[in-house]
Amino acid sequence: MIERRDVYQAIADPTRRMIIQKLSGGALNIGQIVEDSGITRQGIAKHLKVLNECGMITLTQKGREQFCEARLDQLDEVVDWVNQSRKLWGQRFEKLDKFLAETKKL
Amino acid sequence: MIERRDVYQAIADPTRRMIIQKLSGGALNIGQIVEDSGITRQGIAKHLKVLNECGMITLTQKGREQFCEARLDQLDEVVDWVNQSRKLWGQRFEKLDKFLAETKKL
DNA sequence: TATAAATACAACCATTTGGTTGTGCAAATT
DNA sequence: AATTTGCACAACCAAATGGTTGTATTTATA
Repeated sequence: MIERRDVYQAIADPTRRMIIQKLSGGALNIGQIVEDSGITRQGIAKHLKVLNECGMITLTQKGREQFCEARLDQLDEVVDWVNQSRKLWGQRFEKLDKFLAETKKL
Repeated sequence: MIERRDVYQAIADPTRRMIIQKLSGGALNIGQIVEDSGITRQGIAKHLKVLNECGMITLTQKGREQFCEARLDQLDEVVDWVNQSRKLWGQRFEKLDKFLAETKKL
């Protein structure tokens, strides 16, 4: 198994989606992200590491505090993929029916 | 760890995205999905099980063959989430600058 | 200076993931 | 009737995931 680090992986976990949502409003430090998250600072730190490796956040050291900014540009890729799939899907009609009709003939 | 079965999980894996893309064009049986996929039928079957549990596909038995149809409605949820995040993010400007200015004053 | 706060780093853990092979069975085909 | 085809089920595997605790280090603050 390969350690996949892409947008899809980034948003696959609900905790990471929560983090992204929080950061969408503006930069926060780790403590602020931990607040009301229900998981430990170390747990959050691991998710931030993943998000960083996915290029979804930028970390800025400021004294002893570390600020996280979201980088949401990559989410475009997800929307593009979804739209492409849905476009194809919209044109799929009657394919199953056609198949069923064909097998009925045999 | 909880076994998460949702759209985000469904599209997190590249093989599953490939399957969804193939199925977007219309229903296929397992053999057709396996073709050129580079992985075994059993491997594909496992992904189909996941996709089924996520509600992303519908399985139709037809003799000894099993046909898979994509159900892409749920992808709306992903797009909605992304748009919500991006909307917030679009309004985030100057928050980090403001913070940095404040700490500079202290 | 002593202490508290913010973080980093490592080890540990159970479960999940994403595959594989191997076996067996039902449905078509020859 | 024998064989092939399509699939289900189980066991196995290494690696990844999503957490935890425990310890050390650096930076502010009282």
